Amino acid sequence: MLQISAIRNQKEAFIKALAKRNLDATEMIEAALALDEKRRATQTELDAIKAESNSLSREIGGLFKSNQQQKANVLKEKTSQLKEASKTLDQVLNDTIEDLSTLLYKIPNVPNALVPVGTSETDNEEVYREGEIPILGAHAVPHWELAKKYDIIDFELGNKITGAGFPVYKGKGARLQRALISYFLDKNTAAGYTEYQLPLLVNEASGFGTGQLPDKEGQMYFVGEDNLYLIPTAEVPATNIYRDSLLNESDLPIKLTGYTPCFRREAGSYGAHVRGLNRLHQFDKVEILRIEHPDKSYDALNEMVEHVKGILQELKLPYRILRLCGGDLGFTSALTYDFEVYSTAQERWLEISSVSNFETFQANRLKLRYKNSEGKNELAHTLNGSSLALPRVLAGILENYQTENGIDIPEVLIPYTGFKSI
RNA sequence: GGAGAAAUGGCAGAGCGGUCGAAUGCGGCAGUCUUGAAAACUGUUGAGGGUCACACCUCCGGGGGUUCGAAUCCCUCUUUCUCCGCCA
Repeated sequence: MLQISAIRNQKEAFIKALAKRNLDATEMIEAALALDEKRRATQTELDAIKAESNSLSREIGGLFKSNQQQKANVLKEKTSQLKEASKTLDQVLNDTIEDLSTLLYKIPNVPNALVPVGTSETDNEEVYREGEIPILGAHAVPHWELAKKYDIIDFELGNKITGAGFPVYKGKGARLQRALISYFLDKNTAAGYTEYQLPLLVNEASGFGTGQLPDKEGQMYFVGEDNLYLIPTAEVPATNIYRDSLLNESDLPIKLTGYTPCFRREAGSYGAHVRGLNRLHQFDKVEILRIEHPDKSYDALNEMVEHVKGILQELKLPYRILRLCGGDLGFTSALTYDFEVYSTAQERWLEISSVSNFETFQANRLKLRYKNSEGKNELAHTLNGSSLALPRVLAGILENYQTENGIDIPEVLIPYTGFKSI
């Protein structure tokens, strides 16, 4: 969520920047500022009443000690009146704070200057492309057919056990998946990211901290019995490690990585483009996350992009990088780069990573701060990205590496799989 | 799952219902001393709101209550510890 103090200082700049999201925020911003004004006025008034009441209480204490009950009783009545007044004001204050928060939750992050103008994914700006798109023979088929042909992923079995979107990986398919996870984690730890194993269920406060709640709860599976949510991404438990914390400047940057399964309800998205591994309810992902000094977060973002590039180069997959336009940019992000791998048999690009800088947007909600060199507390910047999402990388490998007689394994993975082909 | 105990500042640990945002120790920071360091001594050291700056307000696990006044009393939730049971 945006900081009201920042909005106060540069209202026009916020409205102008948000316009890039094709959003006229004027009304919301004005309403927020009005509520902020009201909040502070109410707070001041309430403080004054409390101050008076406090000092009277102290006086009463003194009077009791010196056995002046009568005088004390007179003052008691006065404080009772003050109490009534403060109760009303307290209610007003709480309502105002709540209204303000509700409103602020609805305002998306301010896009970075680099974010291109646009309304949909077709307006995203391709900033980089690398890798040869292989020319496949007539034998080439999409990955779901390969999965069946070589008996490495069983979609029907998943239907039986759970339902659509929960595939079963077997034999070399399972091993290849595990190889990818290990390979990604090794690359990440080699780049200085500390490996974490995180809870797959989170409480309400965590869901709230990273912004899945209150608005997007429909995306998550919910365990009502214990009031817990299955994580839609490792970002949720990983970022919440640092909820409500005050770091030293020297602690920064914090770099961590974690592998987790991810669970997404994906309600309402069915059709041909969700076939096979393209869109699942449960999938594996390795995530990288950074907490940075505000001055360094964009360097960090570029570093993360370079890191993911390095992995795709090693896997020798054709990919491109998009800078998301205002219309496609996620609610909490200031700047996002999407990585897409080319699925040769499907003849389309598949998103396999999304690397974003959230600046202070998440940190503000999380109360994630650090003490700067002047001893003042400031919000840190948070960033995260996938490195990488497994199913679509797997789809890319299966399709791009298929031959007439089987599927080759990318060279860097062979030490992890223990076999050279499927 | 059952029974009991506890939750206080970076950590440890006091705290009678009334100048308690909180003793004391350790740690951190600054200074004195020292060629330098250590030791010793002195000072300083939580967060949020608010203000030009003060004042002032809030916070002793979370929420609610009693009271003129709550870290202190009551209710409730959460977490931790001990014992019993169950269990990969």
